[in-house]
Amino acid sequence: MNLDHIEAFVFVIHYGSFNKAAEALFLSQPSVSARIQSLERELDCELFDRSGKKIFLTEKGELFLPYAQQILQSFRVSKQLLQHPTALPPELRVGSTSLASGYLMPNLLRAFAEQHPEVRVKLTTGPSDEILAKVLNKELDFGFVRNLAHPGIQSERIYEDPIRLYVPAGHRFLDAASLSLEDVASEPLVNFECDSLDWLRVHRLFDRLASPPDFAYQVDHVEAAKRLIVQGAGIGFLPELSVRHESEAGRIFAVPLAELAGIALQTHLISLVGENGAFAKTLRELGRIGSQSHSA
DNA sequence: CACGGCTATGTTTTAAATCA
DNA sequence: TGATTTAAAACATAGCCGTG
Repeated sequence: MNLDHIEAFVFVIHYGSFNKAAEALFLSQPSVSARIQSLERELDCELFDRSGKKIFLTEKGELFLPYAQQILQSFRVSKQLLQHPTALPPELRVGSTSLASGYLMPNLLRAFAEQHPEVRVKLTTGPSDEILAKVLNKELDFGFVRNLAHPGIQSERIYEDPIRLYVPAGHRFLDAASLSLEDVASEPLVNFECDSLDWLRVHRLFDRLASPPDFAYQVDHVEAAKRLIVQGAGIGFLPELSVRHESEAGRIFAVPLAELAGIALQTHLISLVGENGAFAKTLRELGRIGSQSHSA
């Protein structure tokens, strides 16, 4: 068994097929098969379930994966150490959801860099599930994701971003004394889609209305939703952090809606249990401070 | 030092199985 | 049926090592 075997194993999982892994490794498919078989012989167990058209990891394969990642990572780091003994920048690999990457990470990572100038930071954006999987596989050290639970993962709420109703400048709601859900449903809505449970609560608000609201736009990109609202295409619900600049510049306004009280997007910091304690502390503190300075 | 055998690992080709 | 994967056969290449 050698590193090539382990590399082949990791590549096959990453690309989801023997063929694609072979292509990526500049090898033929039989060679990849041979490497995997060699590894399976050495470990004395099946790593892949090859019964179907798609391949899956067996239970033991799942167990082996994080160690395989670790072995490759260790080798890369040690090789770097031998070749460039002076320059060994520790790397912090952070994953986060698209919203957090756009509006929380820039400030947080810069503040982190001030405290740890020697650490290089790598930010990866993706859905919460994907980030979780990468943290479990040791492809990432930390994740900023929506609330989720998993054995082997420690999770802590970092901050809450209240969801508010936003309208463009000059909108009639700005003069209204108080708003009802019926008022909101009578306006064209820019509906920002988000796979968060908190977001579902916003949509539930309209369930009990007699006439459904007019979702003029369904948008899965928060910047697009924001600009539609700024341009007067409609009104919509957005997380506060995402419209901070436009709000300060007077291009978009939050209007109070009693039903939204307590509805907020939660961002949690996750990491493997018992790992990266020192960095976790800093990130946790920065996350708190970051969220406070935003609302100020 | 040159040679040949052994071994590991690679490629191509071919065949067979499985699934949508 | 077509796409995909596993597996095996036949051959090439490179490194190691003992021998003359």
